[in-house]
Amino acid sequence: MGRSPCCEKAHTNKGAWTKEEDERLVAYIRAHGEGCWRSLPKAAGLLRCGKSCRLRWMNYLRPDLKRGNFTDDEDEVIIRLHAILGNKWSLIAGQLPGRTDNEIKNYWNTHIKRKLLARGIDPQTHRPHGSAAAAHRAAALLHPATAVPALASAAKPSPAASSSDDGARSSSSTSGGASAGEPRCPDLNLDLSVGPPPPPPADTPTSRPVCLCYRLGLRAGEACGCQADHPSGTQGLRYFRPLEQGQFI
DNA sequence: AATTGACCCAACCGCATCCTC
DNA sequence: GGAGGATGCGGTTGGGTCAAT
Repeated sequence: MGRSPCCEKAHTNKGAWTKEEDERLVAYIRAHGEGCWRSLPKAAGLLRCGKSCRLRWMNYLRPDLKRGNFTDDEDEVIIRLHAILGNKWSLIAGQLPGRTDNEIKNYWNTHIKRKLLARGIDPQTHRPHGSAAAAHRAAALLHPATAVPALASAAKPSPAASSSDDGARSSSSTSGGASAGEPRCPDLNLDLSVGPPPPPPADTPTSRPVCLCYRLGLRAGEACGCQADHPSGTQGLRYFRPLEQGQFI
């Protein structure tokens, strides 16, 4: 079953965006909002693929983006989340307001990998590696403690992802590094607080429950009993509210 | 000053998943 | 239930920048 191309490639620009294109895209989204990326380029007068517009907006033009260097705190958050989630950059980005998955992915590949290696930690497995000295150094950094079983198991790569024959993808899918049956990062103290979000103000009419599964990339009902708890039954938390900015899992 | 290589990051590509009909 | 369109995600790449030689 062939898929039609996402756009008419013969009539689209590629490569770096010009200032004018940026301005057109921003102006259009300000006026009409995000969404309907496929039709956006034509409506906005852009000779671009919808995917390209979306990417440009998400990764560069969005007004809430935080530019500039990552802080040490952000580094540590990324490292900890990566230990749980693997290369789920969008989920990691969801915990870092103002950062994009692309930015985090690039930052991981260019900075954090090296930082972890310098600590004697394998960036894919998050476990000590190399010489005994390096392992000792890493062990001192990684306080053995209880991992978060629910998170760790829920974040296991899907069979489809792990069965990919794409080398890069398979490397990403094994980012947890644990072989089958082996607990993922059993000796990590991830120090992530997991619990229900703080109760919303009493006068917040639109507040909805937050399902952790949403942020872990799980689909409705997948390893998740939240639906059963919902009074409305099957629909329940079919659509989970993304976490607000600054709201952490 | 010219060259080279490493580094960085924006953007592209292909695939997976969701949604609608 | 299945087909096809739309969107999102993660890996990879191309080109710009900068430091070292």
